[in-house]
Amino acid sequence: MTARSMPEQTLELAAFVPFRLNRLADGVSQHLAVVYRKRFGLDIPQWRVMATVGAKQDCTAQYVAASTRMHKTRVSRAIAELEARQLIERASSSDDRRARQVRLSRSGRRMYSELVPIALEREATLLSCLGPDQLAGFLVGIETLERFLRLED
Amino acid sequence: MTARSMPEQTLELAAFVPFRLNRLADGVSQHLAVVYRKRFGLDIPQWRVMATVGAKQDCTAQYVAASTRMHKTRVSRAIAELEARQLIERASSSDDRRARQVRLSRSGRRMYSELVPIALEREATLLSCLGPDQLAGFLVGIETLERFLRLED
DNA sequence: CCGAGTCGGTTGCGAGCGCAACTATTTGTG
DNA sequence: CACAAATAGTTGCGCTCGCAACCGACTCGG
Repeated sequence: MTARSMPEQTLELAAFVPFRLNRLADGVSQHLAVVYRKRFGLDIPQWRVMATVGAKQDCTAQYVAASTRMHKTRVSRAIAELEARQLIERASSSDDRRARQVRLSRSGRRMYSELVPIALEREATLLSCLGPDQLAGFLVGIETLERFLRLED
Repeated sequence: MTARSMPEQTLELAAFVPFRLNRLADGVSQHLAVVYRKRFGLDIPQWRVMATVGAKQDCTAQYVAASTRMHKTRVSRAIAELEARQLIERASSSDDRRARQVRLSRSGRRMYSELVPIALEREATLLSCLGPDQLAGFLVGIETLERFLRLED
C-alpha cells in the first residue's frame, strides 16, 4: 500500500477525549446549575464565589479568582451581584487599601449551609453510578491530567 | 455530639468533582483551541463542524447539531462562516427542500486532512501522561458517566 | 386536498464574558 | 526620596451564545 493510497486518517468526534470531556463537564454542570438557579437564584460564577468564600472567610477577590480559575472580571461582577443581594460583605483591608476582604453575611451563611449538602448530595448521586474501583480509577485519571496541565490550585 | 453542635458541612471546590471536570475540560480545550485558531483560523464550533462533516459527508445541520450536542443556532452560524470561507458547500436536498446537504469542499478536505493528525497527536500527547491501566480506568469512568447522563450520541 | 402541527434552518435580541484600558495603591530600585 | 513597575479591582466595548420568534417546507388526519 503506497502513501498515495493510504486511507485518510479520520477522527470520530464521539471518540475524541477532549470533546467527550467537554460534553461530560457540560452535562454535569447542567445537572447542578438547575438547582443553583431555580432554588437559589445563583448562576455558576456566583455559586463558585459562594463556595469559595464560604470555605475561606475573609479572602480577597484575587484569591477567589485564583482558586476558581475564573477571570478576575467575572469574579468582580459575581461579587458585585452577591453584595447587592446582601449575601456577602466587603470590608477594606487594613494593610492593603487596594484589596477588600470578602466574607459571607448572615443570610449568605444561611444560604451556604443549605447549599452545601445539596451540592454534595448531587455529586454523590452522580458518582454513585461508578463502582468503588471505577471511581478510584477515574479520580486518579483526573488527578494525573490536572497535574499534567498544571491545573491544581 | 448533638445535631446542634455538628460541624458545618463544608465543600472544598478543589475536591468537588463537577468543578474539577469543568476545569479539566477547559484546560484541555485551551490546549487544543490555540492550534485550531492560530493555525487554521477556526473557533471551537467551526472545528467541531469540520470534524463532523469530514467524517460523514452529505449530512444535514441537524445531524451536526445532534452529534456535537451544540445548539442549532450555534451550528447554523458555524456552517455559515465555513461556507463563506469556502471550506464547505451546501446543496439543497432532493427529497426534503427544507434540509440542505453539507459537505467539505476541496480546500475543506485539504484542511481536514491536515487537521486530523494534529488533533489526534495532541490527544495522544495529553493522554501520554496516563499509564495504560490508568487510561483504561479513566475511559471506563467517562463512559459510565456518559451513559448515566445519557450523553452518548 | 386543506388546514394544524411539526420540522429544518435562520435571525433579532439580550445576557454574559474576556480583553484592554483605567484608577488607586503598593513595591522595588537607583 | 522619587519614579517606574507591579498589583487589586472595576468598567467600556465588542463578540458569542441561547432563547424565542420566525420562514418555508413537509405530513397527517379529517
